[in-house]
Amino acid sequence: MQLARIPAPETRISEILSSVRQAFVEKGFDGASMQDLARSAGMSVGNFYRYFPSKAEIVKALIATDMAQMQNDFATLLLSEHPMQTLRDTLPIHLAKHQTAKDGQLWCEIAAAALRKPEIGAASSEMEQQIISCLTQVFAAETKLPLAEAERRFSAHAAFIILQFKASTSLCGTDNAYVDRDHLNAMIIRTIDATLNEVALAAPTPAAQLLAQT
Amino acid sequence: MQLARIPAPETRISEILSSVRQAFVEKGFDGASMQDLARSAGMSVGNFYRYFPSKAEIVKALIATDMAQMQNDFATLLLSEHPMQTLRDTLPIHLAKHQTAKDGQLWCEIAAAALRKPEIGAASSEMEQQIISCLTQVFAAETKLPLAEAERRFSAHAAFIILQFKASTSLCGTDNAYVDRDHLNAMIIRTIDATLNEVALAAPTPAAQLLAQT
DNA sequence: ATGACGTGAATGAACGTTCATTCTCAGGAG
DNA sequence: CTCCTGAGAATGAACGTTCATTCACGTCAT
Repeated sequence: MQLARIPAPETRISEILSSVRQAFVEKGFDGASMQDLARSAGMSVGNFYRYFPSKAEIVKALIATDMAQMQNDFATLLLSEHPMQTLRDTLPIHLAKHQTAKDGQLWCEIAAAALRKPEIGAASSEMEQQIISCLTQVFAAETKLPLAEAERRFSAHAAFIILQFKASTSLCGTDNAYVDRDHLNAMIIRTIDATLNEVALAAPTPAAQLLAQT
Repeated sequence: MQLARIPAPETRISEILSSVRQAFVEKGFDGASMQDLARSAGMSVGNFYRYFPSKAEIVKALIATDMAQMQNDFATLLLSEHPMQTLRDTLPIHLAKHQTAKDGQLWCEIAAAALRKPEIGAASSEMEQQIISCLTQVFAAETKLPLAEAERRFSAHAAFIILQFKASTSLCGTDNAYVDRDHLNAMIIRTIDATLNEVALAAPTPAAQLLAQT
């Protein structure tokens, strides 16, 4: 393995993916042609096939990248000292990132594709499942409940929070003056906060919970 | 205008639109070919062009139909005796309709297209604006506030409710066992209800509001 | 005969993909 | 230093297919 001269192919591929993103944003997964993608990446059509075996694989790779990024963002929570507080604090930041025209548009596209292509749908629900898992771990740590119990009681809360995240993408392109985007964002954050409060308040009754079980 | 024999062209067109819907759901706006659409409508490709001048026009007509239907659903509220209560009662029904694979998929597709094609984006935000208008009228009636005042204070609430509606579409295709769809639906409805409560409770202080203004 | 309804093959453009070819450049031979 | 070599990077024309759209041609009630 002699390297040094040429950038690692892995790096190259992620370079290409980020170049190509804009083309997909502008024309959609189906609407963007290989020539569009090649032009975006600043290379010839033929050379593209040295890095990706087909157009579908480019789409899959791009989606996988974005999903991994999002999973990573949530997984980072678990490493912080006070995960629940960090979650509350960083929420607006993550939400804002999710709402840039670039990201929001692409997540809408992914959502639509997930309902149509089974493989993308599977990847998507796997990602959701992993984020739910991260969040329930945070909830378990916060409430001091055993993980299984937290999972049973709070996985719906986690899913609901993800839902609010998804909803926020629809705000990305709207520049209409009718709705105040900041105000709506505040309402989303308030809703998520209320959901987190519900989790936090559910903690003090583990004994009652055990009784109710029998 | 001699009719009677042949079904009114308007009727015919809406027949075609509903036949064609499935094809768009399965392959997306860009993915579905004219041949797919013709087969779905049970007619030849050429004949299609007697009813729609281009593929883009079919898409626009279909979207317009769906948007009109949704606007109509909300506008009906205003005709009922107790609009606010009717809104609360019929919410789960509308939400469920919005979540059938057929409708939900298409709304996702529309959301993505709205961010890409300016004309669809414009139609979409016009629809939202009209629904917001309907809802604020309901809120004005409920709170007995003047319309302008209700608009100023509650249009964000209305927009937030629409946002929750949109969010619910992402539940349409997920058949995974990880998240309990009914539970999530209940949380959405609860969130909307809380928003409506906030509106209802905001009523009794019109004088204080006026004071705060000065 | 007329004119609306309906067909499906024809058309040229554009698509995803392939491939013969050219370019680039490190490094060994003279 | 100069030239040669070979392998990977990159090219863009060409391929077969599919696309949206058009067109020449039937069918039937009036």
